[in-house]
Amino acid sequence: MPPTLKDVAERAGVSRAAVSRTFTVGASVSPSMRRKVEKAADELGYSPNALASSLTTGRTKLIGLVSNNFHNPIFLEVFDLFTRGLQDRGLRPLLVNLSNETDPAQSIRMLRQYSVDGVVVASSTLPPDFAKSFRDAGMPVVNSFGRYASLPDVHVVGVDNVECGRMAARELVCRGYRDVAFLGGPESATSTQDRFRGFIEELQRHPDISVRHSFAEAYSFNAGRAEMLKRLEDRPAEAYFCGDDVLSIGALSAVTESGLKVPGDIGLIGLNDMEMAGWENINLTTIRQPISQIIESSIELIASMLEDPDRYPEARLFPCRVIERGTLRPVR
Amino acid sequence: MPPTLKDVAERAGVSRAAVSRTFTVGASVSPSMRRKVEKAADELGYSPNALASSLTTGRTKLIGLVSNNFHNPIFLEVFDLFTRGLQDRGLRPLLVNLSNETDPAQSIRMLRQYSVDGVVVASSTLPPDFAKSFRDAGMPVVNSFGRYASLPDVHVVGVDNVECGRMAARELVCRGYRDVAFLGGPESATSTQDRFRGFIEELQRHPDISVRHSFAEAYSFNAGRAEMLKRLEDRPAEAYFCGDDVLSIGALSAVTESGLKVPGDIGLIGLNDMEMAGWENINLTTIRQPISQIIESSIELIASMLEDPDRYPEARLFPCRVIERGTLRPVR
DNA sequence: ATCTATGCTGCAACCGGTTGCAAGCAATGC
DNA sequence: GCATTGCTTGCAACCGGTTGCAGCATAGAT
Repeated sequence: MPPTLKDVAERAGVSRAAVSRTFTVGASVSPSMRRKVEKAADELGYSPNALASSLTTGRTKLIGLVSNNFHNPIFLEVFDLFTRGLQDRGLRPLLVNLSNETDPAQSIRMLRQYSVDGVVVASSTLPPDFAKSFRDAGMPVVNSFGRYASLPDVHVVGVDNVECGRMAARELVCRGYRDVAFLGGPESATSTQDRFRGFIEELQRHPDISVRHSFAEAYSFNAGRAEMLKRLEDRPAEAYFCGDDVLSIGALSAVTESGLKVPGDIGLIGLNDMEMAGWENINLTTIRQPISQIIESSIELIASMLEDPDRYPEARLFPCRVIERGTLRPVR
Repeated sequence: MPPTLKDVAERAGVSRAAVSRTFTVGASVSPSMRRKVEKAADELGYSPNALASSLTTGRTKLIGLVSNNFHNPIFLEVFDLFTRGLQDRGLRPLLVNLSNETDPAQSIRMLRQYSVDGVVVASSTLPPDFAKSFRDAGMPVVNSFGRYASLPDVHVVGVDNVECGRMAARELVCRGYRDVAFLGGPESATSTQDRFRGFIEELQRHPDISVRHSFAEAYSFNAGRAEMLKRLEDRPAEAYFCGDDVLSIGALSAVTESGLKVPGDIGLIGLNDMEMAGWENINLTTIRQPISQIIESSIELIASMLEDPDRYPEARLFPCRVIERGTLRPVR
């Protein structure tokens, strides 16, 4: 049994309130009292029970970190940055793995049981109103990597996926590809929808360029590979914009396995710039999403919502940029 | 403000104790009482506050999940399995990211503040007595992926890394390699030490085979690649046992980049069988560590320690096996 | 009808802290 | 010397639940 407030109070010969106050910043305690209490606390190895204090303060410093992307390696980076960033601010991540659950009710109940102070929904594949239902349950929410337009009532931090789609299109156009395609993630993912929309939109300005599209079943290597293998059965496009790096890497594997060369026979451009994209045996040309800025900003936002829960919702969008490597032919 | 026990009690016209009991399994409540309470609870959307109840029961159902491996993609799988497995048993993972912290004191204080019921230390690179210090602080601990021999006082679930080293050695021997090497992770990691020991031990039975070794700075792609690039400057060995798949993949990148062929010029065998090892453009021969069994067993063990905290410490070791792919030449 | 065993229920204390309030005290101003 | 001010401290109630104990009602046994 760890020592409690009462143990410290008795040992120091003071009231329990005095002990509580020496561990509360901003409370009024005399230097001599503080010394006495700290001495007793040190001797006993006391540290205050955060859960007990949360009962009266209403603050647990627990942040629900909700995600369903446990198969895209980029999310290891995401978890690393989130957990480090949160604990640097004295907050604690309580992880919720949705796997293939899409109903938020269960998660809401659970997060409420643990009285989390706020929730970060980190996913680009969840349905649009998922994050909103946490807000409706009265919890501060930030939706990281979510869609910004259709959810004006929830804070969103991420990128403009429509613009990313345009960017990819421009990149293919200026390299002289005349027969291009979008190989997206699951059609239900808002990120795929938006990237697709931007891609098409930009290419409509070039009626001479032929465009097609298809969707992989998930944001995963195997799904990207399987989808590309199907495309290769018939006459494939000259270049593919894949909705995510992990899809691109799967597609790359399919292309090279079938004896074709990248970028000689088929060009590829991804999105994310995950660590692996820079590995020499992959060397993927891609659009970098500024992950660490997005996460830093998400944390800052959720932290500020703990002060002001009714903070007016905002969308924070970070610009992406093309990282040129070896899977597209050079600009003409 | 979510509704409380008192709100439900007032609405149902019963005592607070009655409400508490209807939400406690095994408590004595009549069917009619249960109906009344459940009706009121439903109407208010009540669910019990787990933190408040933990005060009296001494149980939070919070499990600290401590790790420092946030750069090895295999750990995304590990987190996926841990979080799913824990929540399937009604437990909640509280993630602690050690990054480059090696002193457990800070983590202990934090986990104690949140009164976690138990701790899972999931790492193969932490110093041997790291997990032990949690136990010394009075918390149930399971060390997943840890070393089994030197820590008889803490539960360990993992593999016999010495045997893995032997296994790799045998695999190289039976393929006729006469000049082999170990390319390990950081020399301080117990997993690397043990794999190295087994590797050497087995090869001592073959005095005609030459053996060398070196260590990468981390279990990461870049470290493996950098280390292999150094080896390639001089006369490299015929085949390398890399202490981890992600190292192998880095090494593979270095080898192919330098114009050599795998397995024609240099053979490689890894360890883990991470998802990526099976990707067609990598196709790594490796030793599979049964991750999901290890994690399932770890969870079962920590759950049972919640019942019996003084459970006699045990080591649970799972056999590994070779997954033959394309980075070693065929058996002669 | 009486007695006993059993099952339900409420009372009240408690878990480990926090905090409004009032009292105690010393320093300051006049 | 006395009133005022401001800081420090303890008391006691409270946060949202749990639980030992005792009282009550009911069913079953005799």
